Amino acid sequence: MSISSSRGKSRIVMHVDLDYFYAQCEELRRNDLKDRPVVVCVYSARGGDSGAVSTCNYKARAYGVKAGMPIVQAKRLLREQDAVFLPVDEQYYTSVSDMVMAILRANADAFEQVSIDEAYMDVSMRCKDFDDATRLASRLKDEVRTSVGLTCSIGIGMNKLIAKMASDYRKPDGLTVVRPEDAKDFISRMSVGKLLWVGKKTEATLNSMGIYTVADLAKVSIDTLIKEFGRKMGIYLYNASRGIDEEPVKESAMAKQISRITTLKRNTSAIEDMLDDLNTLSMDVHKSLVEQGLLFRSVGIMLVYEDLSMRSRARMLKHYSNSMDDIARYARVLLEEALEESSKPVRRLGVKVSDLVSVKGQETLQRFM
DNA sequence: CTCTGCCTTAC
DNA sequence: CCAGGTAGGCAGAG
Repeated sequence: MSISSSRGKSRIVMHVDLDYFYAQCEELRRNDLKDRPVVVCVYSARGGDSGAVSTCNYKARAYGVKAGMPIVQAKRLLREQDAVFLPVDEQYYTSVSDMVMAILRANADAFEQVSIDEAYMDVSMRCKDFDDATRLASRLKDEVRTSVGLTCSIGIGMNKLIAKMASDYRKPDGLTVVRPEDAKDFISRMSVGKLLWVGKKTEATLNSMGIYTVADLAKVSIDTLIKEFGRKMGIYLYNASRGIDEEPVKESAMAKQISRITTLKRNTSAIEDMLDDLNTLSMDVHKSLVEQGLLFRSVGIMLVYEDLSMRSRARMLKHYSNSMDDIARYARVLLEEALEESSKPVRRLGVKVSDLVSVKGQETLQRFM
């Protein structure tokens, strides 16, 4: 059920984005990091500087460092710059995030946390118009700064799409308001790659069709878009190019899959070299499953070979289960099968459970029996 | 329709 | 020679 505003007019949606989140958290607990490039890294099991950049602050970005970049490359860009490289500390960031999210949630009619550093808020009922919402956003930025110590960027729009693109428009520490009457203009000027769900591949395809801006996109027929991108994406693009988005702000639903993936100490195609990791992964998945009170019916594995190509295998069980044994057993069988099929050395290994249902809950219980 | 495997996105 | 996790769509087989 969606919230309809008392005005009977458009919704008012905010998108809050915590700035360079992991790196800002690190600055928060160490004042000696101020004014220095800070790079938060995911180090792999390979040791040394093997791994990738997760996030970095704006001082590091000034030297060309970006998320996803190999750590070695970031170090090269920042050599002689008094930069700090830190490993991710998920626990700590989660605790900081929880504080912020609690503040936001308390100020929304409907709330949707999308990730550790992003949330949508529907404020249609508590704000009488966009000016009112702008004042609320200002207050929220103040409160997050004074009580947690972080800056964030907020976008306000008539739906989630506009709000999201608005928060992205000016950062860090931005506040962008796009009134309904301005939404079409705001979005039309953007290049298509700025649209939510339009990544590298989709952008390249659109460009090859001569489509570069959202205005270009809005001229394409829905049939063409569906033909080229499939039903779901085609309709999405057609609406998005017009600033239309009816998605309600709602609490995020139950997890649909739980997975863990790891990089092996060394590339190998021998199963004995993988069993320890496979077991650890199975245990991690199981732990998360139990914590969330869920049962699974499908077990899968994923392999990334040394040439970075990937392959996955999954199997459906006859009954729902929450047994660690089932995860580990089936994962092993699937791994054996995959190794028979290809002897390419494996670099990374993953385990996943899906087809999840809650242990409690009535509709679930019926399906379980 | 169900299941599998692959692809794309994004944080 | 570079992380890890999740979601969702789609195509093809059965």
